[in-house]
Amino acid sequence: MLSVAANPPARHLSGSRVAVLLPLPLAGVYDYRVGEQTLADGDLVAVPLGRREVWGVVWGPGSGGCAEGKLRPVIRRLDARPLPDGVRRFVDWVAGYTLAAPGAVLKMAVSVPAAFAPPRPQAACRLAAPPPALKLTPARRRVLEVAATLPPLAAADLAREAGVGAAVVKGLIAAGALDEIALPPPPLFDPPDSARPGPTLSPEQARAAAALATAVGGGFSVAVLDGVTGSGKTEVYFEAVAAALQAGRQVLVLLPEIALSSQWLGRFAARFGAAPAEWHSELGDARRRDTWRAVAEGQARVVVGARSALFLPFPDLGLIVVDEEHDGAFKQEEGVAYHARDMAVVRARLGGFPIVLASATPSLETLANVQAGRYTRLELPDRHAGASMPAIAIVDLRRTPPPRGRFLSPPLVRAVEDTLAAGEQAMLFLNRRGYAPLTLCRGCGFRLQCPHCTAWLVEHRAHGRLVCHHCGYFSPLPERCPNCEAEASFTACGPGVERIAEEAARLFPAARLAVMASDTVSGPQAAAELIRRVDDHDIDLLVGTQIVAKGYHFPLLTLVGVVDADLGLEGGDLRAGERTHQLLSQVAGRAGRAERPGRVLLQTWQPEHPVMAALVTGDRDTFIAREAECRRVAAMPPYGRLAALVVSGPEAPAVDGFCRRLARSAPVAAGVEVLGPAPAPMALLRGRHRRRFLVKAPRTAPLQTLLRAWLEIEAPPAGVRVQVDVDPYSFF
DNA sequence: AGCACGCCGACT
DNA sequence: GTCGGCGTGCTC
Repeated sequence: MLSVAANPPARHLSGSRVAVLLPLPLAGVYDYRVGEQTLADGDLVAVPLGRREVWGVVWGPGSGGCAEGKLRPVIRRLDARPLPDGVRRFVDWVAGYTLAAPGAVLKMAVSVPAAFAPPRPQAACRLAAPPPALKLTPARRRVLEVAATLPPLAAADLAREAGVGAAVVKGLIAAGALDEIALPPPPLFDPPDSARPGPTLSPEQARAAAALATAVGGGFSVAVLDGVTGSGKTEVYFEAVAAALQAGRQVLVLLPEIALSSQWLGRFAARFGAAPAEWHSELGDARRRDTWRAVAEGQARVVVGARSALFLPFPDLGLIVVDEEHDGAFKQEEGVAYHARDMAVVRARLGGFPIVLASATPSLETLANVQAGRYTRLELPDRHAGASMPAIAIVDLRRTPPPRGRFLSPPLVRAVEDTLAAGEQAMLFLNRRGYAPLTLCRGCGFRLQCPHCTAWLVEHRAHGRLVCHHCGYFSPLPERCPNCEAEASFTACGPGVERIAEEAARLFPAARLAVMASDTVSGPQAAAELIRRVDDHDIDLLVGTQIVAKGYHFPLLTLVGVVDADLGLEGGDLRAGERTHQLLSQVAGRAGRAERPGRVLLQTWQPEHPVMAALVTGDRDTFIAREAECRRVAAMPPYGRLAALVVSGPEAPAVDGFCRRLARSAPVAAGVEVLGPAPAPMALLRGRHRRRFLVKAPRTAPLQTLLRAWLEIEAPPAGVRVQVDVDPYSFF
């Protein structure tokens, strides 16, 4: 087994000072006095803070930034594995990069309620020396016979094995015929079996898999697994996972939306004969705690998770795979703003192990790193098992528009009819939840808006209400217009998936139809159930938002209709073109993944747009090269760096006043531009007025240092907050 | 993040 | 006259 173990953690003797990082949004570490017990870096400790007791992590020798008289002693060392060195360095690095408080980052790494409470010991019953005056009934005799032959069992299991009630076992324990002993808790996760034979790989797959397996033997490296949808990327990186497991290392696989990845879990189990540990926001408290511990103790060998899994306390991580690395879901916008893909690369670099970035449509950032020679690209140009790429065609809405008040054009309707008639499945994709994105009054043109946000209320007819997609506000559809008092005057403007489903139900009455959106499938089980129904051909026509775009594989699905291909291109977003291309490629990839060829129809008002042209010709590289050139000329990411500063508060004047003062003290440095303040794209969000600065800097500029110095000049007034987002991703 | 201390309205 | 609203400020 390859060991990368660093020096043993520094020890802190009784009476000395230690720095402790607390899981609070404080600027730095707090110093404490070491008590009787010697401590080491990474130890979890309970310390006094004000009049309460909090946990923290020993972060090094005392910083000295506190008067001797204020120093208080550490209460005790907690019974938990120390936080590994790699995790501590990672926390510091992320805090430094994102300008977040280190304690806020630590909280993400140790966000587990009662994680340090020792696990509940399992009591098991063992045969004791028979007490002299034991009354032996037939039931008791059976229990004693079973206890003599089987290893110690929990009381309930022993009773079941012997076919008696729980009271019998209880009686025997009370009588002294059985002893109760503590049993170590059973392992939570079966070890994946890396020795199981993998599937037969195509020559290209085998070549890429071999390259990855070789990388697993070395130190830090970044491999980009670049293969069209259906080219078998997962099978290829599974070989890297197997290699890391064989080397005795832990593995982390990051997926953009783990809650919806039932098919991925199935493939993993088929390859490795066991389920991986899962980590995502929908885990229950008990499961979350157990999983955290199993990772910390090295018992969980493979973890598949959402972005937050990056902060788990792996003691021996040896490989990270970021699947669908281009996906925007890896960017966390709230709280500590970080991009999990980028931070994963940092985690791998700090840990000295390889990382694999997989995608059919790698991000411009990743491709720029390939071009610069920092990352190695492995290409999988073909679909495996003989499947061909779907044929992508345009439906020009200017020439063949849908009838008035409808959204499916005649060519798309015909294509769906043909597909259903052939006994195959079709999917209609529209990246918009609800019935209609805008509701207005026919009488006066009044538009229903969220009271807390700069956003229209979206009608969700299924739930009979209007919903704000930004803050969650909802209300019933009002009886009369709040502006002109007209009754029943509201009309829906534009389509959402519900409205498309309504139209489809009318057009294809015989089709079994399902809607899939994040608000219609509640949680992983519901999603898995829906996926299963599509797999079993219980559903003919699936209408969905972008959650249908993610890595599913339905053999009978041969037609994908994109209802509004132009949707993502609106708004002056830096990445609008790139993201639309990625999303539509991804959706298109759902069509025809088995031996049946697939086709894709894109409804668009701008067929000549470079995104549409690239999708139709399949010439991704030319499109990306053009997009990259635009960014290079504008010195935008990945060729320049951006940071967004959002100043927000409940009172607009206070926000604006502070913005003016910030603007006056804006950093001045070569090549650094400060744009703003301007109303943020959501000028009012959750009742807070928002203004935004954009800081544009050359790649080589010390962006964090400049920002930190700028923000230290003056503290915001009461109620006003400044949120920093280094490398902002979306501009909303 | 808690949990204090602190200064203004409706109760016994 | 007190109980309590939650606004600012500190915690090694």
